[in-house]
Amino acid sequence: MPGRLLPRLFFEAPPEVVGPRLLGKLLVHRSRNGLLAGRIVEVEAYLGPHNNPPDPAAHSHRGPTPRSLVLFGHAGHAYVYTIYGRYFCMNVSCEIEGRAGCVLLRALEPVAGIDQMALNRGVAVDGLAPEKLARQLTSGPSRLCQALGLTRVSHNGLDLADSASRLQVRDDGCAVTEMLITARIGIHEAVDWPLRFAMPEHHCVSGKRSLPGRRVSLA
DNA sequence: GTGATGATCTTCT
DNA sequence: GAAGATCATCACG
Repeated sequence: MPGRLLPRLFFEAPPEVVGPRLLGKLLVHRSRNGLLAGRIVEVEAYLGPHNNPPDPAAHSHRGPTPRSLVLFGHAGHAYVYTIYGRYFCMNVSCEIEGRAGCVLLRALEPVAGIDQMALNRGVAVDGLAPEKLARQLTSGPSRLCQALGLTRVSHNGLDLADSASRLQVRDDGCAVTEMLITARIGIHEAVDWPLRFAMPEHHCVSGKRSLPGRRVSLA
């Protein structure tokens, strides 16, 4: 297994703090078809209802429901839900127990198990330049779930900070020195809140290249 | 390259 | 009953 497991404490902070921290870390899935891993290059923060003002775009914003219950539990758990009836999105829960908040994983750079990811995505490897292939595989919240084989039934609620877990977030020492902050993508409320964090110019980052944002160095 | 469209079904009101 | 943290595809320039 690459890198070291991140402790629970890493996740017990507000999403706008955990989001930038997650850039450069590895999402690792020990799947039936082998080890699948990707480096996190783009995330979005969704704030809990305790926040002032509350985040109207967050699934937790009207309090716990059967779907969003995971978000109110311990930090460092996977929140995987179905979107538009046909895709999945994966989040990492944040904040201490009783408080909601999460970080949506929007894009990865494939690191291990690329051939299996291509199979999972139904993408032909032949004739594609490496960067093009990587983008096809894991550039987008539902694409990365498909590539890593993540589903709501199998993965929602898994503890990412448990050494026995099939799904973990790990740190292999990759240092991110700069990030791009922009508004979040695909939402219709709080459309201009600066809660999307990405590695600048990374080829796997999803969405338009031309979103207005600001570059910030991480010291 | 950009922009529009439809697929499809879970979740909450 | 309506909306949705998306994606692939197609038209157009």
